[in-house]
Amino acid sequence: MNLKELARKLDLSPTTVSRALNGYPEVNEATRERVAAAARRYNYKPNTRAIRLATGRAMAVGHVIPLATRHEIVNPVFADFIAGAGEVYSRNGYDMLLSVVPDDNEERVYRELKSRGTVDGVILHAPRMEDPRIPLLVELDIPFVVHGRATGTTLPYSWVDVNNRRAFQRATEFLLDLGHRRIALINGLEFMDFALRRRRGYEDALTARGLTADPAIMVSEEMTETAGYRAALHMLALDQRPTAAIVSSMIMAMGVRRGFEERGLRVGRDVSIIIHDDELSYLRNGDDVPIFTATRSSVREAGRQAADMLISLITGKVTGPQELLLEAELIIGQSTGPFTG
Amino acid sequence: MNLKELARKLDLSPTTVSRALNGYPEVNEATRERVAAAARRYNYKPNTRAIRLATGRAMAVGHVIPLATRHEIVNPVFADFIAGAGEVYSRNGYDMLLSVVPDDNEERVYRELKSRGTVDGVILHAPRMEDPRIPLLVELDIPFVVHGRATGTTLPYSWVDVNNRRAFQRATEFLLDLGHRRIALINGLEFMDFALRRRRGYEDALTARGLTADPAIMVSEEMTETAGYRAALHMLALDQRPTAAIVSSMIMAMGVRRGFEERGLRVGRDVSIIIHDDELSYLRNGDDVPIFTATRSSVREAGRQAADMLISLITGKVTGPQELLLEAELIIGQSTGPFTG
DNA sequence: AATCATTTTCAAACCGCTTTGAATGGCTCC
DNA sequence: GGAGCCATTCAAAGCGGTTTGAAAATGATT
Repeated sequence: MNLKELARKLDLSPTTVSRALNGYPEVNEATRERVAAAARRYNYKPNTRAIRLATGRAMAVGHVIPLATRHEIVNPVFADFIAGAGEVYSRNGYDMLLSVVPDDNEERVYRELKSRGTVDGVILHAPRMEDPRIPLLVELDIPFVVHGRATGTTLPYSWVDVNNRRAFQRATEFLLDLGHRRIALINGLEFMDFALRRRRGYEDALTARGLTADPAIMVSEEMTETAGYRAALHMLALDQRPTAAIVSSMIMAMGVRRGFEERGLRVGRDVSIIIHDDELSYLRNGDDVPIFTATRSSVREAGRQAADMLISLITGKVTGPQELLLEAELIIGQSTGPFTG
Repeated sequence: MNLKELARKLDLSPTTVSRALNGYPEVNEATRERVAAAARRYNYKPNTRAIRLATGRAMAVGHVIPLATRHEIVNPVFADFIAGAGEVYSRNGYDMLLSVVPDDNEERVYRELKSRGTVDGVILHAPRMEDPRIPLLVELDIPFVVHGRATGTTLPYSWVDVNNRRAFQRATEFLLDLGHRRIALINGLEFMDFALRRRRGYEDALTARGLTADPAIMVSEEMTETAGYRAALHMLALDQRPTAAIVSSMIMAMGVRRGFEERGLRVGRDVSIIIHDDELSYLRNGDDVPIFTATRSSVREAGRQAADMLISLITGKVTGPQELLLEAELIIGQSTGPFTG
């Protein structure tokens, strides 16, 4: 069943039927009713492909997932971010297009997205320092929103980010207040913007108390369980070992905990851990009582916000770069305790 | 730059240009060269929307992600499955469309996908016993491949699955061989087909040795860390506590380990654990030496296979229901040991 | 009743490609 | 030199909608 056929059945022109269904004012209310009823009756749904060609809009948003060619890691927060964004897209009639792309030809993909007109806008994931994709997207004139920010980029652009610096600063202060002085930072790879900011927050807090960050107890690694485990063992091997650690992700922290506990240290008593908790749906930080003390910020909510912002940009509801900084809350769990001798 | 314009520049008809670029035989090789060169020069990329309307193919595959309305969990294996499937799609010029849908109106989404012609086929995720979506998709006549199977469905359909029953049977046998007799099963929700099959494998292995499964040491829960943790505590509270456990996922097992170790039991010595390892990229089971003894099967590879199969079905390269059963391998890690008094 | 403004409907062009069926031109062959 | 045959090329008709500009119907005004 297509428009023409439906029009014929109604003894109306396609024009009128189209207008009736799309809520244009220049159509008689009685007619509109009749059309709507027929559309329901014959289960008419306008063909997406035709709409897209006719209107020139893709009614779709692209998410390009760079697949790190070396280690092939899919960002674990990705699924939840998508879930949040997806909600918003469905509500607004947009499709979500995913391209999994080896990160060495991401540029080509963006260019094609543009020239083939497959999407109306994109979400940029996992920005790095001076990320080259930002100027590229600006040049291509594709509406986009960055999940995160890119230190060193001077061009204005739209983004949704968590205040990572502030979060880690507070986490560090919290540990300092508990009496800890040797606090390890077990961070993600620091060419990732968020990791960089987290380190800054950590360093700022230390400096503010007249302490200096010790590179020996700072690691920057892939945020996997095993990397966390290795980091923990590394820390334990030091003669001046840390009494607390701030860990960039829940998964990594599970490895850290495994390392510590394997050596007989009890987390929350012998050693304190604060994590950053993205509130991943399959990796809740406990139900009622949080397992880990954490800086918490819902990545799903970030997905919703980013999608919202992007749609506003695409439809022209807003213009010019939009910015949204979400604050993380510090929640107290069972993994931290006062410094004991 | 579009086809008409390019044709004008070349002083050829759109027909010829189109044919030249699409490799049709009835075009002079010299002309084809000239066209190809011009296309490169002017960076011409055919408009996707137009191609889709003209050919009637969507050149896109849909993945409908049911969002469990009650608990809002995004399946953690999802990201890696997508990554695998995405590779195949890109290689074949297909787009991947994601719909995140509250699971109570999944049916509506499939019907729309069909009537609006947004996709050429779909992948069905997380099938359940007698999953109603299978007859629905058959009725709608959309090509589809199920990731998993649906016990109780009599209609033939295409699927890619892991031999879950066999995997868990072998895991159980392995523990039995180590002398364990009270082996817990910490499973996913058993309306999920894979969970059901895993339990069967477990029960079969026990029965084969003249043992009967004890419901007191079998739990079926959401596969989260906390659920695993609770399950472990529950087991420890029994007077006849298990000496080994088979756990349905890595994440869940991390909770189980936390529970055991919190109560002073050392995994691999005081209690044995076997997990199922989907080889999630961000959750490797150790690097060289596996942390957990595991039944292992790459979900990313499953994604690749499923996508491949679906494209074959869409293009008509194969017809009729296709089936692919992947075997899991049993790998020995550090989490299992012989039964000790 | 004629005029004019307003509401409602329609025919046709268009979006950018594919594809059918016909036309053109060169060659071979008798 | 005309018929027949390829090899190339092209005009035009889709695909299924939206949108422009004009026509028809209605109502108000004089």
